[in-house]
Amino acid sequence: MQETYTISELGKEFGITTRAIRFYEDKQLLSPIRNGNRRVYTRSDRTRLKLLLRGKRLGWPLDEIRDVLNMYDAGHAGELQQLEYTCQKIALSRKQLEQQKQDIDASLTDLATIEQRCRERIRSISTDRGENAA
Amino acid sequence: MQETYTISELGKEFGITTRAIRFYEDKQLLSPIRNGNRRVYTRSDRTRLKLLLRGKRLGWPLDEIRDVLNMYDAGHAGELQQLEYTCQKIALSRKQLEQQKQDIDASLTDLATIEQRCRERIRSISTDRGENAA
DNA sequence: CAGTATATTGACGTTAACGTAAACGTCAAT
DNA sequence: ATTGACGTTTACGTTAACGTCAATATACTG
Repeated sequence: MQETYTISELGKEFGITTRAIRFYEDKQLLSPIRNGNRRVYTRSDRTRLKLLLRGKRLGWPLDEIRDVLNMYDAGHAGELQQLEYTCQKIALSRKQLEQQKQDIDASLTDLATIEQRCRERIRSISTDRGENAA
Repeated sequence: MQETYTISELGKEFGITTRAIRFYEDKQLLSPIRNGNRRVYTRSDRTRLKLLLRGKRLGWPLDEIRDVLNMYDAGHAGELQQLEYTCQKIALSRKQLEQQKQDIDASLTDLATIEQRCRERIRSISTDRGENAA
């Protein structure tokens, strides 16, 4: 495990372009240090990026992802108000995730049904043509 | 349960605009009958829309959703080639869904951790100020 | 020291998924 | 006959999330 990373290293590792990474910075999802004017990413930055991409796979918009990412930090410090606000947002995110989970299970069930029908049709077509006659 | 629906009925039921519904038709995700030039949606159309919105909640692009929707029909009829192709696409969709499921579980775990930290901080702040002294 | 690789900022282009508005048809009720 | 409520098509606008240059700087490398 390295201590720091260049932008292209992260790009390769996660299969995204450097343009995308810079864009995330522009949108306040990342904030790497600079060495001169070169971006230097710490392991913490790398983790944030990883979480970011996880959010993307769940179809979340970058704004929401940013909010969730900030929760990771907000959990540590802050005032009472902030902490309670964070707790509320966590509850919301959780609800969304539960909903998505249900949608996934429903989809998987549906796909299973379709696949079964498909396989049956395939078998019936195959045997009709007497493919078993070697 | 009605036999057919107007565009605005469906819009209200699912909390989307008629513009969106027409857009989905434009993108080949729906194909209602016409009475004159008025759109008439059957229960089957309504189901497709329902599934469509489920796909949206999972963050899928409309193209993919359309493909999945078409699988529902492709499972019934078609040639051998088509059926096998459909089976493959089903496998792909399943993999995506499994991935999303993992992402969700990971997220839920993370959120639980954050929330716990949050609550602890809140409690510590509250007790510090002696809020229990009634 | 020229060449190559990698980095930067800036600007414009692109695609998806609608929103918004204009201009018009239709049918029932006043 | 007109007013609403609902529907239609056409077309341009908008936002998100980058892609795609171009011009420039920095650094290593033979």
